[in-house]
Amino acid sequence: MQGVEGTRRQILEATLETLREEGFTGTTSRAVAGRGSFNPALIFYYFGSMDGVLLAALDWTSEQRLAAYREALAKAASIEEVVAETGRLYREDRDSGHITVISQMIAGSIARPELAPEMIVRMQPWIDLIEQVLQRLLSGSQLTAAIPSAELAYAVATFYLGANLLTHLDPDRERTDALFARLDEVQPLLDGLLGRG
Amino acid sequence: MQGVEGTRRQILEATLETLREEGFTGTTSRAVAGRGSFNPALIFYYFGSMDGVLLAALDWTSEQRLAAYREALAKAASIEEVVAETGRLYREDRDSGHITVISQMIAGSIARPELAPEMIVRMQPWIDLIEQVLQRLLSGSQLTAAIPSAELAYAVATFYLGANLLTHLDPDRERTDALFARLDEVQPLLDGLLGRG
Amino acid sequence: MQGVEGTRRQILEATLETLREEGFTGTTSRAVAGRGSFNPALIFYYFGSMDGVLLAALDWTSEQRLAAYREALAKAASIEEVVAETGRLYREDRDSGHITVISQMIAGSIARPELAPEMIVRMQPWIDLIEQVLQRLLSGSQLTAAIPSAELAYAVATFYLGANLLTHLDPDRERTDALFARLDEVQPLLDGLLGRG
Amino acid sequence: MQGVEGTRRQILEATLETLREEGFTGTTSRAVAGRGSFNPALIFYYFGSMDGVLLAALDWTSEQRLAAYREALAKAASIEEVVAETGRLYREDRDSGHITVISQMIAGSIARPELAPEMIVRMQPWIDLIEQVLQRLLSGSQLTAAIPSAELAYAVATFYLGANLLTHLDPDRERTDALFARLDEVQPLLDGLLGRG
DNA sequence: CATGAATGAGCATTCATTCAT
DNA sequence: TATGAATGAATGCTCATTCAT
Repeated sequence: MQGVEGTRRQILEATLETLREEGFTGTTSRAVAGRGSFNPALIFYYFGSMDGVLLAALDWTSEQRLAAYREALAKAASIEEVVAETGRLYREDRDSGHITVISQMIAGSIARPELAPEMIVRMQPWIDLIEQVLQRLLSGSQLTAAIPSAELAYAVATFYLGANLLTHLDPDRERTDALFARLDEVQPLLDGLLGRG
Repeated sequence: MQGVEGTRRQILEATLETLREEGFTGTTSRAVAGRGSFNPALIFYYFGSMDGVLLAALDWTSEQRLAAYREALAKAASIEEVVAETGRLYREDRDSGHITVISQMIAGSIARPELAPEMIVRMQPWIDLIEQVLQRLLSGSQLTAAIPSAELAYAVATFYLGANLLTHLDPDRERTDALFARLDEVQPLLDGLLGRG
Repeated sequence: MQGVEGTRRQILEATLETLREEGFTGTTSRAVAGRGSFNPALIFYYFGSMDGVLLAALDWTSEQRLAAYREALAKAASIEEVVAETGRLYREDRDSGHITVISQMIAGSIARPELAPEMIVRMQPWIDLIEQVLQRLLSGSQLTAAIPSAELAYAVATFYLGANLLTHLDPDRERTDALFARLDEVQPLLDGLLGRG
Repeated sequence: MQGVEGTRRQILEATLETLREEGFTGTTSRAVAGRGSFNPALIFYYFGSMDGVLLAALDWTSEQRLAAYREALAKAASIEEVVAETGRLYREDRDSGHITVISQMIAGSIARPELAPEMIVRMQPWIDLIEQVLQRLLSGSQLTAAIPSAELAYAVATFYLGANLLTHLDPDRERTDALFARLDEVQPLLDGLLGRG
């Protein structure tokens, strides 16, 4: 009715929607198919297995988001700008439900060990991006002397992951939001830390 | 055949073991019972439901670990000591599999929303402990001026949670371990940050 | 703690209470034991099986009720008196929950064929009582000429059974109650039928 | 392998058969599937739940029987004919096991309260049919003056239900059969009652 | 390309009952 | 006489997946 690409896309969209609204365990083939109004068997026809669609759906959104982050951060020169831009993108992600998708996939991957290696592979480009930004920002600071940027990038990703999951565990979002809001006040400290005071 | 406590304990141990080796989704009543060589119905006899055992098992290990952390940190006066002690305890947790248990429960709680509030409640004592230590350490520093200790404690817990999960996603533990190892080198920076340079 | 009879009785009371409030399927050994605050195993110790207590409990109340009906009906000479007395006793039964117990046991016996023969045996004394009353009332009427009193008694019991179950199926009790209320207005007709007009 | 209707029908038939031969409590998904030699999951695929099949099966037979009764009674003009026709149909129902199915469902509905309202709804068309026949028969009689036909219809249904259940409690069918047989002899009395003597 | 039907394995949970003490 | 512990067998139901068409 719509050509292959149309159907694939329809399935991916339904998968993401289900992930967002029903969570990882609620994302059964029937739930996805019901949401997208197609036959459950189609999922297997196109993606082979549930793990298959789940990862394909994650890839699909992630690529789009990664491109957006790359573009926004390429322009950001100062810490202020980076903080501002990531804040903006993060809010987009949170409001669109992209964050939920990630949390659910991460959580699901831990619960179902088969998915874990796939998730690690998919995290790497993000860590690389973080590292690039950090390198640009920190060149010549005390911090970089103490910690290799790759490690620092990993630390940032680690923190982000924790915040992400906590957001989904704790209905009281204020605490996590407060963390992000606090970044502004921390900046002077960071500046000191970066040897620019 | 055995005292009450014996059986309860046996069930809790089998639950933890299964959580460690099969992951959250693999921890079914049959899997636990098989591992502990007892009848699946016993789980329900003693703990009412799978959620029941899961939380009871988590409580059981967590209480022991919390006590250990409390004791070790009570004695630690300087940042160096705190870092050294937490490093030691963390390695214990990692090697004993306690970390796996936590990751699995956190991940599972995101997948099964009923567990989420229970997990949040169980996190609080840890955040409180972190806050106490931070207060002791940071009194009079620039950092405390900028960020309330409660918030900082939450941030630390957030980071820890991220690290915890990442450890289980990534079989290459080196990266997470490196993070902890790096704390030593970061200390001078921290000292500066804390206004003790 | 209370002697055999005390315990037996306690079990029977708890069984009836459970039957009344949880229905036949809700009357599990644990439910009964919980209600009576004793150990489920006691039920089997005293009554051998669940079917055992169920029937014993039914016998226990039924004997009491049968005696009450016998006494009240022995005195009733006219149709009016019989109708009045049975109406009174019926209301007692309904309000005390005795009717619920019977319905539940009947329904349970149909659903679980093993109980059926036991129930039939237990119905006979009631049918006999009805027959006695009918004989006293109908001697010399047209009705008795047409129908043997035993058969008529069976018909009355049949109707009663239907009304009883319907009461428990239909939350709208008005319809069944209306049936009983109507008996008054039917009496003149009955009188005609009985050849006393 | 077979058309949709074929399988649905197969399931319904197996359900009725099980209801007839094993009783309500014996009608488990596995028992039905075993009898029909299909996979238990199919029951849920087609009917969603056990309650679902049970009611669907009841509807299936009931519709057929209701049509048969309607047709036969439409033609019956006199009391004699009505009695003759219902007697014939009743014997059909009894021999085909349709009566068993009804008893089991009624009994089961008392044990499982969720089914009760569904059963009440399903009784109404029968009561309506009875009322129509009664109205046709009794117009202008003393009885109708005393009792509204709706109430009388309910009374008839009540009696029928009791007879139905008793048939299944009591393996000695003679007594219930005798009741029906006796209708012939009662007719003159009824005629008198109806003011046609 | 798409579907409805079908399946097998699995899951949490419940229950009557037994038994050692 | 009474109990707590333990068990085996069932039960309704769900799910990913396959397959013939």
